[in-house]
Amino acid sequence: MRVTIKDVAKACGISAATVSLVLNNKECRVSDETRAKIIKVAKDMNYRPNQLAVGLVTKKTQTIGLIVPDIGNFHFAEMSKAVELECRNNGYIVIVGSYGESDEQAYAYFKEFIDKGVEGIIFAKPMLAKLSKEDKNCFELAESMGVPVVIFEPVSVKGDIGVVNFDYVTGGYLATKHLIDLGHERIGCITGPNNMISSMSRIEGYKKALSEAGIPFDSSLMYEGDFTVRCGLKALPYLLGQGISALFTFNDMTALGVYKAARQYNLKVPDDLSIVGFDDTFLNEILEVPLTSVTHPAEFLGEESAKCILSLIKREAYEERIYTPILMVRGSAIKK
Amino acid sequence: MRVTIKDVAKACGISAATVSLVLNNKECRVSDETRAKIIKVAKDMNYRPNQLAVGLVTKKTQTIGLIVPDIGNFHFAEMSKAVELECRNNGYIVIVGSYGESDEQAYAYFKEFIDKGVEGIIFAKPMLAKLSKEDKNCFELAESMGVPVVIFEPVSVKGDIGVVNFDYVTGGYLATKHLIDLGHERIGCITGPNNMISSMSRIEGYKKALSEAGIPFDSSLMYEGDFTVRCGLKALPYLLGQGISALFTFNDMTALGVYKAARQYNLKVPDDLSIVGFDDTFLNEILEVPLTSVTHPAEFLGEESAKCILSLIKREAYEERIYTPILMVRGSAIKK
DNA sequence: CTGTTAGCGCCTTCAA
DNA sequence: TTGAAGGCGCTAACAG
Repeated sequence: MRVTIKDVAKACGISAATVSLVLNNKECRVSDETRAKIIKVAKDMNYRPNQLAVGLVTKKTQTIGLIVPDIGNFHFAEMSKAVELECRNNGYIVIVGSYGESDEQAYAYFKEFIDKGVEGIIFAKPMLAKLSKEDKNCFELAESMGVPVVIFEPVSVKGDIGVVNFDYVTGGYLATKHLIDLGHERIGCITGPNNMISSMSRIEGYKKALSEAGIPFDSSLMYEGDFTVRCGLKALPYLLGQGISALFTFNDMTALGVYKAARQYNLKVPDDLSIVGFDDTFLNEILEVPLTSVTHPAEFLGEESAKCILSLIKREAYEERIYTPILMVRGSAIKK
Repeated sequence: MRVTIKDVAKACGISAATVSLVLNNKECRVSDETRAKIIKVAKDMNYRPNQLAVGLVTKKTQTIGLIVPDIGNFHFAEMSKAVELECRNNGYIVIVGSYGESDEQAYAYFKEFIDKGVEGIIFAKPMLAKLSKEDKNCFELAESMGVPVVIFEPVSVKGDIGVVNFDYVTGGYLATKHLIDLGHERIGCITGPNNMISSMSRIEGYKKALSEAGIPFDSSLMYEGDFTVRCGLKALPYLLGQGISALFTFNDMTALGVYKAARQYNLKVPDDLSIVGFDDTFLNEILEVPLTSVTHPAEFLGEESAKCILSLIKREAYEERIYTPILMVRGSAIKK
């Protein structure tokens, strides 16, 4: 069914070894004549090497694994697009796995992908302050198999690890400072899960901005969310009860929930409530009042992580760049 | 670095063949004693078969390929999520490729994926009335390699092809009829590319509804779009010039563009303009006026296509189900 | 009951 | 300038 190297060799009347040499551009001692012939015949016969066989012997599969919480989520979809593009441009393809809520599933993908011979793994998991057992298993496995891994937060694990860093602290700071500059003092927060590093860092930035302005931190203004629309809906009544005039939501989806809840309470954004979001997704364009938001570019992060993993694979130096977000000012936050 | 079957065999003091038999549950004649020992040792040594080697000999890679126009696009992201889930539940993993605008890139992925040993390919390409040369190449290659393919429109090609069908005609019909029932007569359309089967089918449904109501078809009410926000923005002024009172956009993104344009013209949806969309995406929840839209469930289509390809791989019967859309009535279209 | 032998398709010495 | 031989890690016949 499939044309093999032997078929080509036979058709040329020479050995498979020579065909292999030529087709892999080993600039060896092969006469131009046979070389040309081999190339022509291979093309005519439509020969392409079986990558399973190639991988088995070379240990190179030109494949990288991408493990994300949810490929259906807009942020990770965008990221995966960028990863794929960058990989393709370097001759790699990508296998994807969504682990959902389950750390075990993530570990299962690690095993499966490594067994399939991926040369590296991009692990787009929002890390918790304390790594779960399964997380550790992932890193240990990768290390023991010599497979490099790229992650997005600087957690201390052994192995061949690359980090594509994002400055969440500055992100939180910028959002908060903007609201403070507009005259707001009671600024509510709808955070992510409290043990998630990226959420903790945003809070750190929030606190920094407050303290710079001499505003005391008030923990009753913090509502622990989970980055969903729903938590925005649920958080608003509580925070209104705390007398806030402005709100910093830790992502745009949550801001969306707040918009919807505000409509229910007959509140106007931004007149009655100023809002700053985080992620700067395309949602901004859609909302009736465009959302002021902190950039968190999935595309950039995807491309960068791909570059990082490719460098690790090639054992090239990769200069760790940490992305510093900026604030996109739109109409959802105004002077108090 | 990696534990091989030989290592396990050696540790057990037996041959690799026996280890293979036991671990693959070939219910052969192996004493319970050695069987138990093998299983234990394999586990202790943390042995997992190299899937490249397995694939090379069995021709089974437990991998399927998914080729989409753009994995960053919400519809395909959702679809791919469903594909992945269904595949995972059946022991398969998925490789993804986004071909963008380029048919050649799609073909390149076909080659690469097949060389990597995928057992089947889901080709989520909106087909044109006339297949491009590259499209044909894709199908021919797959056929010649004995790889089944699943597509989403019934185009006539040879090979092991499965079709997950969607009734776009009914979709177009439902949208149009709804508007007619509300008393509208001059109903504009922002279509997809004119040579795209799924767009042509929607138009067919549109015409059918018109003719049932005795309203003559007026081609000046048709604006050829491309499923983007932008084309919605551009189309509105033209269609307003044609005196429409209602609008059927061939997807929700385009409807979004119309919303934005309407704001610019100080028109109110639905008071000044009724709109029906297509896809029924989560955008509906976000818009200030929830969009009436025809369902086109990415998740369902993804799951179904995965089931279809898995059946083809196993050479099982797959009953071709054609999905009939329904209309989700919300607030964007009202009585004239 | 178990081990030996032979590949899968390819690459890589080493010898000619 | 080329071919033969060996092996990647595994499975599947066929022998014992």
